[in-house]
Amino acid sequence: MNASSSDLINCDSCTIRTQPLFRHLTEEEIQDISLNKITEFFKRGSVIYQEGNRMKGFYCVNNGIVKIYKTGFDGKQQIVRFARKGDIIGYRSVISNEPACTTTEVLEDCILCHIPAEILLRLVKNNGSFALELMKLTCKELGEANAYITDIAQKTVKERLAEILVHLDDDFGTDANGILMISLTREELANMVGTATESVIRLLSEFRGSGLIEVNGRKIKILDRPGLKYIANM
Amino acid sequence: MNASSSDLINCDSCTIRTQPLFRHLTEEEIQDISLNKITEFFKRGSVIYQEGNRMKGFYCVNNGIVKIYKTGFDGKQQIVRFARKGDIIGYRSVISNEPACTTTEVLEDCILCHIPAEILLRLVKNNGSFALELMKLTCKELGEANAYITDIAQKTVKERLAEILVHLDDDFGTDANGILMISLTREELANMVGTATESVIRLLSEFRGSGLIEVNGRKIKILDRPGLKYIANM
DNA sequence: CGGTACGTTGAGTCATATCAACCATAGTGG
DNA sequence: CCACTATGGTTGATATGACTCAACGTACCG
Repeated sequence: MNASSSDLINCDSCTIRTQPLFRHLTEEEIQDISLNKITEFFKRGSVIYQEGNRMKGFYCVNNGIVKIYKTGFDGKQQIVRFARKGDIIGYRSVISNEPACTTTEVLEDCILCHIPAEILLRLVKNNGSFALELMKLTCKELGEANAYITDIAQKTVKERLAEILVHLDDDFGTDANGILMISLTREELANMVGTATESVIRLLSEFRGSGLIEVNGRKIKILDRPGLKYIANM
Repeated sequence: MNASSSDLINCDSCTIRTQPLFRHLTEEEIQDISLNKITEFFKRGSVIYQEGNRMKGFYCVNNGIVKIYKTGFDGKQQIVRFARKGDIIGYRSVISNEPACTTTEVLEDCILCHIPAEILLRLVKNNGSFALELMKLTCKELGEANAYITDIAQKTVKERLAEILVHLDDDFGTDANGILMISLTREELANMVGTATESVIRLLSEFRGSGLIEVNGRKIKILDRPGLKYIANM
């Protein structure tokens, strides 16, 4: 299902290297990663790791989109975030040395680089700037998680769905036709909002009726972003 | 309302120093904190910092209990966690250099030590072990937040209330009479569960009727912990 | 003594989940 | 090529969990 090769992608010339997290790495540290990483291909639907797995490293997303979710009591997925080019996943479990508490599944065919746990721990310990950037990342995620808790606890399903459409617009943008550049099933939308699939369908068609969006299968076009923000109380 | 004094509490002899986060600090680093920290007293109801505040440092809880919440659209509080002896608060905003995204309010009279932002950033940069421990802490919080999201999104109010009673038991324990050692109003319980005050009242009395708990004002005694865990699907 | 904050209970309403039926599409195998 | 199956999407009917509103009780406090 996936082939691995160290030299398919070279960290030295990888654009992700210029992002805040990796910007402060020394030439030596980049080489260390480049030599020890494993690059893998994953197709849509592949599970990269699951709740309960012991992680031997973390992944850097070179391409594609993955969804990260927790499985609830009755097996229902709760999507907590997505990761795309430049994001890293699975680092939480490496740092806290606990089993993974989320499952990661490919939404759009991916190229991932697997980097051994020891390297991450070494970087945190030896490169203060890297440690600080990684902490910033975690703190940002934590802030978003807290905001999400408040939203789910206090907003209605309609408000939350409107908000999530706006967030998807922020995070993934639109193509030349104004179509959101992430393709989700109704069920996946429901698993983000924390509601039933049928409710999402009904609300999407309500939004369509109000001229807020245009829907064509999984293609969603946002017509009235301010209107959505208004509904979402943003 | 609060007096400050650097020498009321000396970090050198503070028991919190033995906890994972501060254990790896050098003598010199401890002195640095001890000389630059400010110890303050806060009474129940005091607000320590609010959403939107720029933080000039973080706090170490020496004594007492504080609640940390976000304010929703309609002003309703969503409690995201508590902090008590040995916990640190406000560090998230210092690290990410963003305004605070939560408000912190005293539940039980507190002694807090305020430590300047520069010291925290210096420690993260220069002491790898400290950076790692702080990251572990953040990752743990993040894991809990994700679990909370899933719970709120998927469980009923009854299940969530039962779960929160179990968590309060875990985190704060009980006194000699089996009473939970944290005193919360019905409204505060509702603000944790994400529901209306009336719903909490009705469910508490239902739990009492089923012999799961004993209630006397704000004093809650857990009689059947397994029963609560069963209800909570834990 | 009145005021304020908290707690309790009942009744009515509404948002949302659940259940069920049905359609569209695409891939599969005989 | 045609049933066959699986998956996802849609719609309607129904049930119900939980919120809201309102009234009232209780306790504490200056």
